[in-house]
Amino acid sequence: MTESARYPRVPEKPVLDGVEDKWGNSWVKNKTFAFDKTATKESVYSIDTPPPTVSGSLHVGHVFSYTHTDLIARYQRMTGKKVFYPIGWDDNGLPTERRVQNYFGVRCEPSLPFDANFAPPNEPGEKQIPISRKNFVELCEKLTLEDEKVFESLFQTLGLSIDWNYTYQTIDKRARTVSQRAFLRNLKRGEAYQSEAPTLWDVTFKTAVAQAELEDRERPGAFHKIAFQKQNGQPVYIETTRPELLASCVALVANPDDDRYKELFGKTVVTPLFEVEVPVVAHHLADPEKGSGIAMICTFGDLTDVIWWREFNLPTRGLIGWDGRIVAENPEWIKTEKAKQIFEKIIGKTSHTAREVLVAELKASGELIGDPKPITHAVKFFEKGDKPLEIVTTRQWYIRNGGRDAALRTKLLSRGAELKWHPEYMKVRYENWVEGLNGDWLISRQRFFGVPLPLWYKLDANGNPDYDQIIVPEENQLPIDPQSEVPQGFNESQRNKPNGFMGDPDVMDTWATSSLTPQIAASWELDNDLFNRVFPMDLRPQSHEIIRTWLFSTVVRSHLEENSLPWKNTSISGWILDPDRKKMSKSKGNVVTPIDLLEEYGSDAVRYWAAMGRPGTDTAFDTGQMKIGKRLAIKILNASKFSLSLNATLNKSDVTQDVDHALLNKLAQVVESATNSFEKYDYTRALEITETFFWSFTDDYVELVKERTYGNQGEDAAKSARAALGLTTHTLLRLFAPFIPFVTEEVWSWWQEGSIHLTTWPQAQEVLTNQAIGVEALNNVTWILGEVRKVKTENKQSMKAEVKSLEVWAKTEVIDQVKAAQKDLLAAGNIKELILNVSDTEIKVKVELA
RNA sequence: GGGCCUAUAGCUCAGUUGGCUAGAGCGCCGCCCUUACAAGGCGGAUGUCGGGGGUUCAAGUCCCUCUGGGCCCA
Repeated sequence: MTESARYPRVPEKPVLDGVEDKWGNSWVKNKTFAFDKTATKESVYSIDTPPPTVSGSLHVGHVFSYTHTDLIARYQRMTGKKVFYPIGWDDNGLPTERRVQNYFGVRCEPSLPFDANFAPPNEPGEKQIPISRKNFVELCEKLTLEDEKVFESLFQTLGLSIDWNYTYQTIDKRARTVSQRAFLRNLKRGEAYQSEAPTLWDVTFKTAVAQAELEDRERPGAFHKIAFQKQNGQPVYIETTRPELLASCVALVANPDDDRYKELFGKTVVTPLFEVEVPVVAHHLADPEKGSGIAMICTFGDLTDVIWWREFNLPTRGLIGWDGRIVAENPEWIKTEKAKQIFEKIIGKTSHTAREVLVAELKASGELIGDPKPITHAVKFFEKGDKPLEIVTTRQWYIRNGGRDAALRTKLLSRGAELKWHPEYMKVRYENWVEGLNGDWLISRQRFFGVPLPLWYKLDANGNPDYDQIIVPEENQLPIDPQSEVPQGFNESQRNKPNGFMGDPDVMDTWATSSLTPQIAASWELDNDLFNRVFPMDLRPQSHEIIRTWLFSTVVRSHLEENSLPWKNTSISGWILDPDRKKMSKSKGNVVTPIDLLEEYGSDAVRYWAAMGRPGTDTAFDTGQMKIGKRLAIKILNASKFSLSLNATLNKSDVTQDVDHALLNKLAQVVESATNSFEKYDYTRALEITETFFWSFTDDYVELVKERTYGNQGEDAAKSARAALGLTTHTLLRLFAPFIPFVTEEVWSWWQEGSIHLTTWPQAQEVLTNQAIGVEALNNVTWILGEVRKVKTENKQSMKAEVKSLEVWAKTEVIDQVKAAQKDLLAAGNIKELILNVSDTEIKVKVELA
């Protein structure tokens, strides 16, 4: 009698080692997760996977959140959906530029011509080599390709069931085509426009910055009390943190209710040093509590200045240039000789130096009152920048996003309500952001490595651009680079020549491309058949801090282009926190290398830890959870091996014993709950339910029926147990498959054909038996067995120790349950005599050891 | 300053529309080499549910308030 003959593939001693390589390679080779391009729209589940920034390093947060998406993908695939699960690499934008500069020791100099023979030095030199934009972009592409290989390898080891036939880069030809086409459509419909306006400006990167890229940082400053002169010759004191902007002062402002300044409203005062006459205006945004209650309006010191400038229609007295220095020409509004001489002293200076000069001048003239008062205040920075932003008037491109249009804003808010959020409360962040928008979306950036704005401008007879004379390409020419390509009807010799043309030198904001990831992944206007099958997508997974940027901008683009949401659901991952509850990040030096974790604990174990992080919930980095995951994976191997070696079957009709019915009926409930949880994107609950059942199955049920399975109660009773073991194993493996894909696949291969990940998700009906025997029938018996174990433990006996007699008191129905499982109980506990008493009380037992 | 989340065992966290004696895992303590598994098994102890007030027959759960932690936006 060779028990395991029936399943010859069950190994003698199953191990975890090597399952990642074995099955990871098998899935790639067999194209297990390839999308079925003939699938109907209704049968597709499509995922707008976040493209990771490849210029950054891999960290454990990637492992965490990408696993969450994979859990959903694997579940949906098993329910019969054709899963469209592509991935992109975000290699577009500033982080890549910086990395390329440092890695190769080069810098982009757009005025240089392309050098086809350029090769970067092996080691970056001390001085950065200036190269053309095209050469620079080529280096960006070269380096990011290498980074992407590392990511791909990690994601495969982790077991992400991505379809590797559908990858993209946010800088590749398809992404450039899609984002240029979308921009041209926005332009045609009037949703994209250019405007000469005050713009937040980073002087280091020399680029405009959008509202979404801002952050406030606390910085020391100082209030300088400065005397202006009233018409009657008396002084009026203002307090400012930016005295260097004095030459750009266009007005003073105070609160309309401020009695101290009421008499000044409508009159003018004269600025110190520069002797410019400016009006005094009243506005509710002027805070009577701040400084002296009256402030100077400059063009531009901060965003409030911009509001006042606009509302009062004040003149523009630009002072700060694109490089952050005071403009080189003596401005026309400065009239007197003395004032001009002072201005000479600050020309070409940085804000910082100009401030020192002017403070000294004011002190000398007696117009600075007292010492500056140090304060700490919030200053606006570009999130990637190191110097405070200036506000500079420039011509930029914008896309309407509801920031200046109440009707559009309302529509975008209802898009947010239409989207299913997991968890629900994350929607509030979207709503707060949309409600708080104060301008349209600035998309032009004065950078090099990005998608160019697909535009040229006509030049007038003097060679100056006429920005109203836009030349656009045909959509079928896309993608284009206006710096190297020529618009129709012109030739290259007319570039930058009078009456000729110029290419727009700017690139688009990286979000202007990322906001189109559903369209890029689905090959919008490039493969309409694919697009129509997968768009709108089913799921956008992402983290919460980019709801205002990525999620919102994607909704905007889809709303404008498709008049629909880009996806039906969004699931928001939390962050990984280190044990001190701080967000893990590279700058804090607390990052753990994921590949080491995968090797130490195994991919299934790391996935288990990740799966314990619910949507929206920040999760502590905890190797303890990975150890538990590893133990679970080993247990699945062993328990499955055990069941299969006992000739487990799938013959539900063999089930005759009450405890076997009870087990299967309990399992049916587990299937039901796990399925409901997955449908609500609560994969953690699905795992918990499954895991809890699994441990009670191995610890209690299997121990209880072991002897019967060996045949000590005859063939029919053994068959019943073998069917229960087989059906349970068959179901549990599939419930675990999304979480523990490698080990479940390994076990599946011992006795089933094909991949477990392509088989069907279990249904309660498969295991529900026709005997309505409740869970208690099993629970009461295993509880009694537990009491027996306790007595043995307390008496320091082995679990095999003989029990002379077991006496039970319980209500009739419980006694009947025990009677039905009597032989199992006696065998499992090595009990010689069982005495059953009917009583009205709760179950009570008395154990007497031999 | 506004908004959101959060506070439950030493640790990490469950606890659904209020409903029996508040749970799990880890850790801790003790025991057991038991032929699926010693990378294992069995059992045990562990709580002012952040503080205060209120609604209710009943509050970890709902309301108010205070405090701590985190995030987003001004």
